[in-house]
Amino acid sequence: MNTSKIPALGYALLGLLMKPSSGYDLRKVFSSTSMKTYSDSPGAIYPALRRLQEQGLIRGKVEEGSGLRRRQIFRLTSKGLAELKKWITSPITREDLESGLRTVMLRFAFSETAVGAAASLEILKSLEAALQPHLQTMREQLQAMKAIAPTSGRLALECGIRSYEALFAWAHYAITVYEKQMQGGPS
Amino acid sequence: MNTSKIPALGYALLGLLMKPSSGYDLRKVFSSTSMKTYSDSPGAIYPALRRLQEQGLIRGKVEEGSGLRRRQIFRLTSKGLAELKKWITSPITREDLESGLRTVMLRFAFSETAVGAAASLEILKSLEAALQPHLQTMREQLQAMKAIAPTSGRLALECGIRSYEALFAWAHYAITVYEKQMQGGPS
DNA sequence: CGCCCCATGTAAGACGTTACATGATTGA
DNA sequence: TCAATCATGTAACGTCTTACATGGGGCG
Repeated sequence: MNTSKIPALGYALLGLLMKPSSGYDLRKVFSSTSMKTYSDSPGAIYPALRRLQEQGLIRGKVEEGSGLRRRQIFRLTSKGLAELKKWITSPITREDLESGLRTVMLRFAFSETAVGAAASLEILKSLEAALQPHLQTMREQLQAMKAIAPTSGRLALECGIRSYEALFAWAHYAITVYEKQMQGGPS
Repeated sequence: MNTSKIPALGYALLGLLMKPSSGYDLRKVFSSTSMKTYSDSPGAIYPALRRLQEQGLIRGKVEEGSGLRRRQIFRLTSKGLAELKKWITSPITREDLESGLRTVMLRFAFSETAVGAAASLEILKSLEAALQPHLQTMREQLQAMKAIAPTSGRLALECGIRSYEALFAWAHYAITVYEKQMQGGPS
């Protein structure tokens, strides 16, 4: 009943809260770093934090100390960490690819810290496996489209294919990085 | 007052409606082709169509003919075509890149049919120009991150960089395609 | 006749956006 | 003291998701 469904922003917050932070800290991460795809507006973040707390995934504590501004620091509960791990380690489906890669990359970015390097490798291999048939269908679509569609439509599809090819190459590269790293010293 | 703000789905519908279609036809496009990023659920499409009609951008006509199922065919009004063109030809900003490329690619995909090959070329050049500084800041972020972040976080950022590099290469390629085409015969 | 696909729609709820509001603290 | 920033929130609004509902028409 509790963790019914968590939106992408919720998982982004859970991942970032592996390092305890205030709502304002989190907003700054979203607004200043490369995570601009997520909303940095207070109207999104604070309600999301409240929901996560109601689900028992995080816990906030108002910071004590005399001359300080009121500031609530949130941190993961054990239940929250478990949920984060579960999300990260769930296998990558073709829907994950079709609905854009934001979610997948978010999972990967958090994987090493939250679960471990083995989990990162697992995601990469799962991604590689899901990518191959997906690329195949896109190439077929391109062939089917070649006759009818205008140049711009065809090129747009080619762009998608190229970016998935780049993703594939990256996954390959990342796998070698991890395999080398774990061979040397898996810590 | 009228065309206050149109969400991405609305523009996707406008673009597809350059070819008159029913709501069901549009749903099939979203569910069957590579446009799976947009919702194919009736609860999204039909209200969106109604809104576009209320704004005077499209007009629906119930299909006549004896033995037919009730079927409403929508088509663009001149105002709708104008709005579509305006959207397509507006310059590409860095926010367009930061918030993902779905929108930009959608504009490009429709550009040739809606406005003309010159507009497609314009988008590509605008994209190329916006891409360069964006890539630069991403590379700087990677450098800044190298010391602190875990491998997976760094690799995730590298993935983003690589995909933007692929986009850049694609834009270059697409520009040559268009320049060759217009040189030969701009129709 | 019953089943599945066509084709359209609605209702409840969740979520994000935008805009506003509040107060405390720092620095000029 | 005045402005800017820190830090948190709330309210209205629009949109998407999910699920349900409705009926016609082809097909075995």
